Amino acid sequence: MQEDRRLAVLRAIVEDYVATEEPVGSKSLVERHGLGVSPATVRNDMAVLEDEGYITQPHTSAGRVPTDKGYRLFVDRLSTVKPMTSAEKRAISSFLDGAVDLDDVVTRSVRLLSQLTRQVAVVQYPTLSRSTVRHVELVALTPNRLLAVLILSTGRVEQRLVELPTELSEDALADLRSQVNQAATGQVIADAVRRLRETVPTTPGAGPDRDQGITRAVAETLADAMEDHRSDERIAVGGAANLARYGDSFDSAVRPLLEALEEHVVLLKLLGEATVGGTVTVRIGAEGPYEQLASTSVVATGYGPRDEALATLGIVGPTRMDYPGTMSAVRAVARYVSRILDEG
Amino acid sequence: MQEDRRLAVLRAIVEDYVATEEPVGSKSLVERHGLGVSPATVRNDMAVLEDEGYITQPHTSAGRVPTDKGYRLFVDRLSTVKPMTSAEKRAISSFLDGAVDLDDVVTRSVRLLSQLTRQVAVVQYPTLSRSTVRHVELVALTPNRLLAVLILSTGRVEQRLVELPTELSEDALADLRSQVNQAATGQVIADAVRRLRETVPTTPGAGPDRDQGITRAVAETLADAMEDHRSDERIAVGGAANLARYGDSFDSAVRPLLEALEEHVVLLKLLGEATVGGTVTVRIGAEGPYEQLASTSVVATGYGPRDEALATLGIVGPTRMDYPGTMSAVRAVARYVSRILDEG
DNA sequence: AGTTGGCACTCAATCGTGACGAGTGCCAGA
DNA sequence: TCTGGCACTCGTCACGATTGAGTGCCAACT
Repeated sequence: MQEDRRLAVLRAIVEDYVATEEPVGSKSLVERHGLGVSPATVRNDMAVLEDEGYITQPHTSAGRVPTDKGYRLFVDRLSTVKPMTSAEKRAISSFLDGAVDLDDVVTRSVRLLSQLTRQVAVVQYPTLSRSTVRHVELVALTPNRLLAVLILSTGRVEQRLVELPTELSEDALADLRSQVNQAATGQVIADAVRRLRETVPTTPGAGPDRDQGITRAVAETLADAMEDHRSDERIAVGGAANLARYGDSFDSAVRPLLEALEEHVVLLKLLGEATVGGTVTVRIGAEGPYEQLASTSVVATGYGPRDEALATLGIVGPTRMDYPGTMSAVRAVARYVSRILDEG
Repeated sequence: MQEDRRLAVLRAIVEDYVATEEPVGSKSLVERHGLGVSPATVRNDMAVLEDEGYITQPHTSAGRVPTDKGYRLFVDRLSTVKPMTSAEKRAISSFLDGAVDLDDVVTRSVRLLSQLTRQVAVVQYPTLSRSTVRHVELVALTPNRLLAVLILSTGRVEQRLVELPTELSEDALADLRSQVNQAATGQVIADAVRRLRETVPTTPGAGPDRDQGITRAVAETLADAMEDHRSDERIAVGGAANLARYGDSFDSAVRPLLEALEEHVVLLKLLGEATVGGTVTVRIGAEGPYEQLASTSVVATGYGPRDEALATLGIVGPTRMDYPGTMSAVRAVARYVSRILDEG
């Protein structure tokens, strides 16, 4: 089938272009890859591929370059998974195994991922939304200032100061502590928030009015902390030095990207929805939501314990990138991080 | 005095070069600045300045460019402080006033500083070393797992997990808690560490041996957390997008800088020792410790409550930068941040 | 129908050339 | 000590010729 050959040609073009960064012509193609046909034939195939929008030429009398659509086809149907070598696997696990806490896991992942892919790596901290409350601790700093510490199943710790309208006794604090923990501990965030808010009015005459005011203040603060979207936006970025390899197209590509890397909201949108179970999402060039990032691609996947996608990690790089290698690196890191979270 | 004029010429050269990014010639100099002499005279002065190593020409028949030594002289003796406008002051305080906690203060400072200076901003988190312990809280997660939460005067919170050799009762926990707080609360870190370590052996038969083991474990963990140098290295970086303005000399300058920005140890060394009391440190080009950053300068100063320099903040940029403006921006931000820490 | 070799054509990149001009250094004179 | 003048340097720009990789198309071949 000539259809098969055309696809083989497309694959060859993508691979060559990614490797050399230069438009690839018919002649060098047949030389490098062992397609058993003449350059002329390849040229015909190229013409068809160009008609169909998979490749394009920067200018007449130049070689061909894959379009976004071409990369898309390549990723979806032509690329073969490039499994990690066992050396790489060992490197990954030894790199991540030393992590002591959640922060450390995330920091190491970002570094590892950027080194493996030689791209800019982005790792989102595990979302609150699906995690559960492990414990709530209330600490009296002064008689009318309280520190509320929220410990989640992911190992994340959030703390908030609560200014109390009136002073609070040790006993009342102990009461409050157990009350709040009874409502929240073990619950999924969403439920904990609901139960905390319900707790307040139903507290049956547990004390004078002022105590109810305190309970309300504490419950509100905790619920706030849980819902706080700022927390969802926490993100670690690494490997920005890899941007220096962008060679050509600098201002057009790197500047917006550098800006995006500091806007965590933008980054989150870029990473997109977390996918589970080894599925890696690839967003190529203009498929993404930002015009200025039309020449960058995102390779991402979800991760989390027990195949719950708590958060997303991935890389951002030029559309011209080694998709198979990148995808397998992203998948591998996500898998190992998930495993670690499982154990922790 | 012709000496005075020569310095005026140097100042003019620096100012023009910073503004235009282009080597400045004798003619355009006399036009732009009102030195009342002819180009020829300026040329003579330039020749002297060049002999003395303050300026240099990229090639024959090009204008002059300041050398590191020239910038140094400019910064030390020629630049006049450029006071912040009251609008800028208002902007700074309104930008920082909304901060809710230490993290927020640092994050905002970094952003503010990078916007004010249009350079890459770096803010070190307040060091533990001079801050005091506000409170220690111990939370039993399970009967033999303890979460130790350390609250410092700067508002910083550190937490550690302690695995206990044996189970611990509620009462024993309360004992331990008050014991630890008695030793540490209100103390400067260094003292707290010492007193914690002393506490252990002198506890007089307070319980069976195993309780002593627990006390020791907890005290050690806390002392570790306090001493942990990882904490000293926390740093926030912002405004990396400003690197895109580097125009020329890209690979030579930006790449190493991007790398440095991810190596927080390197960054800390770059920022250098914290200076107090409105003194801003300027390190120009090759004066710094890293060869690869020979064309970048650092403008930094210490900050902290009550003129204690708890940490350093500053900016990193090309040697060709607006030193007066940058220095006053750095100083102003440091001052405001210090004030906020004072209040908090 | 599909493949191949041949051939004319296109066009970016490279190189050399010459004019231009900003800027310098130096010197003689004020 | 300053200034005007002048010759000189050298990077930059514009122009043109050359090169060569690569294409598209057509006629011939299988």
